[in-house]
Amino acid sequence: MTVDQGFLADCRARLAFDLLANTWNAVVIWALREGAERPGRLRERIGGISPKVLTETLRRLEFNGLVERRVRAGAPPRVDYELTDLGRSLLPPIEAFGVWAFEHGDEVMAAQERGGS
Amino acid sequence: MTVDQGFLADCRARLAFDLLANTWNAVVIWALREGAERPGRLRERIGGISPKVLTETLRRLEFNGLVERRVRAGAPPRVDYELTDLGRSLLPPIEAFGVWAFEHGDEVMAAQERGGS
DNA sequence: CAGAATCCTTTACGATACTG
DNA sequence: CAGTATCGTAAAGGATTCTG
Repeated sequence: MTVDQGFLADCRARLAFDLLANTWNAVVIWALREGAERPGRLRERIGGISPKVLTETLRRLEFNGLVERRVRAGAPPRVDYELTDLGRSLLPPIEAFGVWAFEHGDEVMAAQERGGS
Repeated sequence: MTVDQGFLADCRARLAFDLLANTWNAVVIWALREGAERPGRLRERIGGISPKVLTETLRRLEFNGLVERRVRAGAPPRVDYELTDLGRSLLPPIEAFGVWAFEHGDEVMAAQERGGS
């Protein structure tokens, strides 16, 4: 399919951009790419995210239908989060950015150095 | 190339996500995909962006080496912005999201409706 | 028309402490 | 360990006005 001139006018395109328009959404989706995870392990894998912000992010992703929350009753709380089919469909575009970062990240950092001097 | 487990730990990956971690960066890059544009026309094409925010966004993109600002002296101010090679290299990943939005945008909106009820 | 200046509101994000 | 509550900061975004 071709993305044409009406691209910016289409609210769905904006919607997709909005899904990535914060620091953590894409990171958390990516951290869930291999399957369900418990919050604690997610925090370990991601690093630098506070419990509160992780919860907020997961709630936001859940609200958008990208993540599913599952609770299994028990003495130690058992909660995990898993990507929905919709969430999984977002992995290839996200990976495209990861690949781009590996290829061009140093150029961006070089530009930032120049601008900061 | 393969994006491996170290993905999240790599600061370049975070850097790439940060480039999209705001409402307008991706939108403006996309609006510049066909070549240099003057700010006025950019605002028309994008819609819903104030002059101030557009300027801020362009400065940010310039700082990151994605956009180049060119001024040509004259009575009526002649300024335009153009993607650098680095900026252009970001178009395919961005388009991947656009395509995703066309294919799955309605699913996201449906999920939001359910969550909002 | 470019864009800087000002003012304002909202929200993301972070740190910490507390509850079940 | 999950997750909420609270507090605080920083930044994004919007509206408006003014200048070259």
